[in-house]
Amino acid sequence: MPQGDSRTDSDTCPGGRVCRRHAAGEDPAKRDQILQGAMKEFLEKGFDGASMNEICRAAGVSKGTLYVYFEDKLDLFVALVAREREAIFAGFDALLKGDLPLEDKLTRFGQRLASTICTDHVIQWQRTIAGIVDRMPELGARFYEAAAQRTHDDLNALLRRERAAGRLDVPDPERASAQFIELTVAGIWRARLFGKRRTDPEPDEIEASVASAVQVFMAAYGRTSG
Amino acid sequence: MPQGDSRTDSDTCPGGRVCRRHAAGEDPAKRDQILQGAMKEFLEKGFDGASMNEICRAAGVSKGTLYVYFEDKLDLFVALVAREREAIFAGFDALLKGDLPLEDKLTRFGQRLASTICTDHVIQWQRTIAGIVDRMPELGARFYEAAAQRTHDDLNALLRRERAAGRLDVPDPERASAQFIELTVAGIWRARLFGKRRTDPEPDEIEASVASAVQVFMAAYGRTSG
Amino acid sequence: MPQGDSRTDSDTCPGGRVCRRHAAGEDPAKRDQILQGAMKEFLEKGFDGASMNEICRAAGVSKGTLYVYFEDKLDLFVALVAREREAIFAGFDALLKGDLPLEDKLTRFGQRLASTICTDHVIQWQRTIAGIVDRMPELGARFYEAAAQRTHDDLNALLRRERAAGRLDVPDPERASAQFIELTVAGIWRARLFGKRRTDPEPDEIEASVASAVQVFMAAYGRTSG
Amino acid sequence: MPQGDSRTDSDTCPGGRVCRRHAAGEDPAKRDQILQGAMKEFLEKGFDGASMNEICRAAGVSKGTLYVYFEDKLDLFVALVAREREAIFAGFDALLKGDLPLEDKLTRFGQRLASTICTDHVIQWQRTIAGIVDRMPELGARFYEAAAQRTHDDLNALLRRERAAGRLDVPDPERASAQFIELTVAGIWRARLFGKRRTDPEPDEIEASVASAVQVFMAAYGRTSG
DNA sequence: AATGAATGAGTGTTCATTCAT
DNA sequence: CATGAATGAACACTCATTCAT
Repeated sequence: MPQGDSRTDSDTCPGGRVCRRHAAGEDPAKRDQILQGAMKEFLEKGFDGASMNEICRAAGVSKGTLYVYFEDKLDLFVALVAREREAIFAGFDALLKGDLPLEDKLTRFGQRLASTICTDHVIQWQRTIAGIVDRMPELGARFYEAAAQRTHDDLNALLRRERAAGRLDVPDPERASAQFIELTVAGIWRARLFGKRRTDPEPDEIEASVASAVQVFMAAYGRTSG
Repeated sequence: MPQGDSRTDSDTCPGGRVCRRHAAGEDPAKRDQILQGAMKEFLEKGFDGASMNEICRAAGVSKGTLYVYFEDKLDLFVALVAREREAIFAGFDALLKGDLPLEDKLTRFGQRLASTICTDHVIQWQRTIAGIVDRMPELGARFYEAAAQRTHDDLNALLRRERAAGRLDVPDPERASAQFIELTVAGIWRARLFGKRRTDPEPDEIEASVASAVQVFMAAYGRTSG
Repeated sequence: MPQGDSRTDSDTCPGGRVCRRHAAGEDPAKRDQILQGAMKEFLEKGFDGASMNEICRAAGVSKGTLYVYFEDKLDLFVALVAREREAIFAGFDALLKGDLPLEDKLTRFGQRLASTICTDHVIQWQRTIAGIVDRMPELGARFYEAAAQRTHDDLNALLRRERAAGRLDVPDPERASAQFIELTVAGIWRARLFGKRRTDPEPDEIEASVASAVQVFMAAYGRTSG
Repeated sequence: MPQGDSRTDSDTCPGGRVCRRHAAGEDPAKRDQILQGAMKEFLEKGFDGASMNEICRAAGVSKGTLYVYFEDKLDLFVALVAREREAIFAGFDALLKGDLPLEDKLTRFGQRLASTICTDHVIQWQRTIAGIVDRMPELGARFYEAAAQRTHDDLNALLRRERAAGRLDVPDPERASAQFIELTVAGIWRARLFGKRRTDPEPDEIEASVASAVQVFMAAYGRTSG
């Protein structure tokens, strides 16, 4: 079984040293500057292909400085993934709340989700993460969870509520959530991931795809069609 | 713009040299042996992480021998991807032919597809390819196409036939094909890709997932529900 | 047609990067130390025969350090040749100036020239350069020029002056300069170059050879003999 | 002191094996074919830069075959140099014989010599040999001797005869021979060797250079000028 | 705290040479 | 006798990391 580096099991430095090391009075702005430079390099070249030298250059920092803020290449990568993971999937929670009719909620949520995960930047992250999962399974899993917990799970909860309210006839909300998510990007996301399509989808296309997803979903699980 | 190495644009050696170089009387068994060793290494470590030394060791071949059969690391990788791409997606064409009722066809096809692309081996390939797409876009695109052309396209044709026969009410067969495919692995494949789930799904799970996919699909596009 | 690497066309790094890269605060002493080690290796083995590993060992520097100071093997070689070229032929300019009678000037100049270019060290350089001229024609030409411009040309000017003063009857000073130079090392230099003679010529021999050269030259071009 | 491989001390295989090995019934035509291919490669790349693979390709022979005819790279090189050495300097002996007046003899000889050793092909050989002399001193010495013995020595003998006949006033015929030879290519050969001039000299130039050489020589050593 | 010169093990690749066919 | 696949040591060069300043 492939065994990822133990450090990937945690976003913090080994032994919880985060506190000690980073409390020492380091400059969070410089830290961000380094992460920014590292992102460019990691996204373009992948974990193995990225060069610490290049990261220093891109970040405008010296080698020594970089190694003050991050233990090693892996530590830097893990920190970067943690930061981006949160940034990308921030704000999804709110989308399924409020008073709108179910179909509107689904549409709003689906559009935001689809457009987000098909963005060049996010696609690059997904490729980068996928490429390293074999050796850092935890890191990939947490990346996935960050998305799932803010989409799949929220959606799941919504569906249960709608079922309870008698507005949906959905035997397995868990599965239905997953199905809806896949439907929103059907035919787009996978082509993007594998480079078959190299540009961000136009808003029209997202809209059409999500509209169809909602239609299919409601045809399958809507109460009136039962 | 990402610029793939030109060699990734073609599975053959540059200038069609394949014939001259590989017809020379090289041992196809040894070639396979090398590819086998290379596969282990590339799948575990990715393109950049893989070491030619390690590949030689894994294949039980000397460095010099390897370089008789393959020009360089990239050539080896491209050849390997080409081989696997064909091997993985062989035989999908037949699944949508024959006299079975539509739902049975979809089920048979969906089960084969879902179980194939969620297999550990295929998942590893997808991760490896995804990880290198940024620098070898053509290679990723061709990998995607190999799958698409044997699944999506075949399915697409089937749906058109069914629509023509009045048995389906599908406004956009293209999209519907993609939707069905995503439905079959909803909630499974993506979790597998990102390492959230580390074992092959049980046949039951595949069956249930595909059954639900067929149900949703027919609910959305079946004639009786129109 | 032989095609020299473009870098050999210039002593500086490509794009005049010399300044940026080498001004960065690198240690000139270490640079010299590397050049010293490289010289030993290049002179003994030639450009192709020299090993960067061996150069590092000889210079007492690590591989990485060497590659901080020099881009690659060629860059190192070119820099070394440039340095030596200047060092070997420094100070020749002065020898033909002053108030001495022509024959004394020729003698002084001839002795210095002959003893210089028959020295083991210079002979080794000439062999090394000659051996690589086919692939780096510019480098050889510049090495030759460094010698020519400081010997041939200066001598040429002197002869013109002497002719103008009516003290020489030399129809083609250009040719006469070349002839005098060849006469000073006649029978010695070529034998040294090809290893027929393996030790530096004794001062007596140089003196005799130059004396004869002056005699022949004056017999041919001196006014009294006209 | 650099010590050349002992094999360079002799043109024959070590231990005089030449006879046994080459008597075995090998094809002299194939041997020549190999030497021809090897020449191209050695002249272009030098001894170290030359690749046995490339030589095989250029010669149209397999590796195995090559190693039947020649022990190793060095053996091949030595044999090649021996062959060329003889070929280049063949026929010089005759040039100083016959009834012509001295100056005509010198001119005829000088022209043939000058045009020969300034030829592209011979210049390439001289460079190649010079480049390897440090590690194979014997080989260089023999190359030099082949030229010297057929030029310098013959000329030397002629000068002695002429002196004896009272037609020359040459105190040191040995030196005078060397001087004449250098005079014939003054300003040309060295520039060719170091790549300062990249094309064969025109016949006019050779003629003028030799004419001047004869003039200078006769002015210095001719009886009438005594 | 910050630098960037220094390290040496590591990389992918080529080599002269051997030997089973 | 001829072949060219096979070898593995050597090649030029890069890397993540350290540490004197």
